[in-house]
Amino acid sequence: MYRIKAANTYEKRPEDPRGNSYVDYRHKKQDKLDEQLNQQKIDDLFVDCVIMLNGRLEPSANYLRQLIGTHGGKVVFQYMPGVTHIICQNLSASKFIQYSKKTIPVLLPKYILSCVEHKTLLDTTEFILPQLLLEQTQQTQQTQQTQAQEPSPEFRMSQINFNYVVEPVVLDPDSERIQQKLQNLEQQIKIYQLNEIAQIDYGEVIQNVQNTDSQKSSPTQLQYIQNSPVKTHDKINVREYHEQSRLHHLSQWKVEAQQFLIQNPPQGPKPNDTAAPLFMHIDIDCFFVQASYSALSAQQQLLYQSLPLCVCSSSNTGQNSTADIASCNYVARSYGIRNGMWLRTAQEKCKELVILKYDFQVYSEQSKRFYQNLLDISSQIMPVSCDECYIKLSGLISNKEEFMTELKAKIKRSTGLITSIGLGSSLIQARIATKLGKPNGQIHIGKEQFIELIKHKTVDFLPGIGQETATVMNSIGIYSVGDLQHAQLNLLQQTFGEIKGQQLFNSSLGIDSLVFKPIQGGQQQKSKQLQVSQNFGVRLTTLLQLKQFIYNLLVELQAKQKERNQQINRIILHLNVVAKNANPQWAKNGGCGQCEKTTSSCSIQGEVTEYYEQILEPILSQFRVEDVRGADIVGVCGEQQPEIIRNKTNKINDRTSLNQFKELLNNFQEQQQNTNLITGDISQIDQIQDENVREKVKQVIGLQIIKRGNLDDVLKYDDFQQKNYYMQQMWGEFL
DNA sequence: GGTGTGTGGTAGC
DNA sequence: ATCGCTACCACACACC
Repeated sequence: MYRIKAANTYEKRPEDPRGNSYVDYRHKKQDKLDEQLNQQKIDDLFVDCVIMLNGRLEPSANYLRQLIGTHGGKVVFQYMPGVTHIICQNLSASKFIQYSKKTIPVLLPKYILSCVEHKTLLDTTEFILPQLLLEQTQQTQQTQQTQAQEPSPEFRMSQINFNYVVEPVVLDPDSERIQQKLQNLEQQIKIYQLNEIAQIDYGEVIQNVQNTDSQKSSPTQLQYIQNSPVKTHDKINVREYHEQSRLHHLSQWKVEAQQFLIQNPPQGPKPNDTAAPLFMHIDIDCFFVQASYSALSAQQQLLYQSLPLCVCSSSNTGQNSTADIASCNYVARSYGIRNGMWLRTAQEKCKELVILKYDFQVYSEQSKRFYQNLLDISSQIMPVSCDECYIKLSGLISNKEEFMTELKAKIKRSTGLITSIGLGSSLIQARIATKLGKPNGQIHIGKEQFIELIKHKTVDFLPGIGQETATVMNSIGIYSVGDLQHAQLNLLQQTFGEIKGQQLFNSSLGIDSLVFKPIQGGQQQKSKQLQVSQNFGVRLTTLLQLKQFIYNLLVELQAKQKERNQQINRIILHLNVVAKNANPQWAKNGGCGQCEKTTSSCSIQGEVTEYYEQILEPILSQFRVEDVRGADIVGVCGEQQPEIIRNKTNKINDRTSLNQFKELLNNFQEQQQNTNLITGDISQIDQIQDENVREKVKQVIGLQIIKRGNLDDVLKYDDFQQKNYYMQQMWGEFL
């Protein structure tokens, strides 16, 4: 759910009454403060110093500034020539590189305090930032620091909700190995005692892991568990788990597709940028089903030819089975079966439903073959997933129908798979064309047709609009794509944010918010983020388990980082904790159910696993073990920060689109003025004190009244009052 | 104005 | 009528 900025909780930044910019305001304020401090000066301790304060500091930068000021020093917040000391605590990776080149000492805030205490400028060597020392002393000091940290005293073992813990966990009924491991888990959980936890020597645990890790045979062979005094966590080997996770593979295949295109650069002609834009979107229909089917024997294929098929991890149809359908063919869909539906439910709808098994190997091969067929079409391909991509065709195609027919036939011959193709003058138009044509479709949509064709679809038909966005849209009176096309842009932007609002509006008009980024052959693809997570089959009840699990994930992240040859300068840790009032039924067998999510992150320099304690500490301090009620799910995300972080793009900047959009807006406003639909008494709105809220309510009501006829109808409409949090708040305020 | 950090939504089968 | 894995985007807010 989008959080709407509550007008009364947001205090605007003070503005200079003379209308100067905030920067001027700040400089003047700083000069004034310097002056004041100079008057209160105690001594000339720092008189020759220009001290730069950087980032978050403990004690706060404000305090340090006053301290330095009253001792005769000058403080700056940005680097400039003449700076004599840099004070900071935690350098981001970019700053690290920047500062490690400078000859100016980079010191901990403790330096200032100590100098004041001893009333003299001390030698700086003792206070150099550990991060920078690390560089020189080859990590020795860092290791000591890490090991010296005690587990947070807030952590206590407490009552564990065993009812929840011992709930049967079924990853894959066919896998005895998994079953065995999970049984072990249950037994282990039961024998846990408080005193055992207290005895763990974390230093030793880490040491053991590092020893095994350095053998490099397999980075995730966690032998430390066998050496550990308490055996706990061998049931969760992240890599083994990922081997049988379809979503893990799905994500990996996308990377593989990218790498395939890098290694086999498309040889097709270069699209003509001056010609009318033309993009193709191509997608394999129900990829998993078709691929699994293609791996069957000819005899079986004949047997299943026109039957409802699906791919599911399990064929267990028992009452409690919650295995879900990864993909189903169009025959099955005619029975009302959908992707993601529980197998049990699906079989109630169609008893003849044939269940095919996952075959990850085949999917991977078919994906490669699929891409192989696309290499000679154009030089610009942008993969979306293992079975789906965009291709730029501007100025390359003469007969569109013929081109699509031939391409589909070619892929069918090579892979046996049926595809759908869409052509359009933007990515989203092509994408929608594919969607409209499925299955086995080939459609070309012109700019003009687009708006008409999807007018009557619900908003979630558009890519980028999922459940949450659709709910919020409904609450402001937008249900169909047509509604969105005629919506007020400023209302959208107020609700969804400036950029997002514009993007949504653009999408409804067939204007891209997605940027076409073709793979550059031969160039190493660098992602901005690497992530490792496991949210299934995890039941943690102790601090030790939690720590070991996170360590496992970090090890896996590190392995991944090395495989991809990427640098990581920040680690983000996501922790899901079972919500206080979570319905236990919601946690599917092994799933996590309703959770509260927390995140913490830290900048890193060096090996990922060395930041084990640092990343854990802030997040652990927010939870106590009693909050961790049995099922905790953890993901670790390493991030390589992009060079340009903020870009405000995606505004309509091409003249035609801008005019088109203005015209639409005018039409709508005109229509609104000429209508007699506004019949309800809306005078109460004027009683709302806060101007922002008042204006917003007016806009929202304006739209609602158009939809519903009059104010009474608006108020009666359930969704309007219940679904959206901010609407509830606002209505509550004046009703 | 800029940076750092935490939150949340979406797609793909 | 819900969860799962990964990469990415947009945004709020704190802090300077």
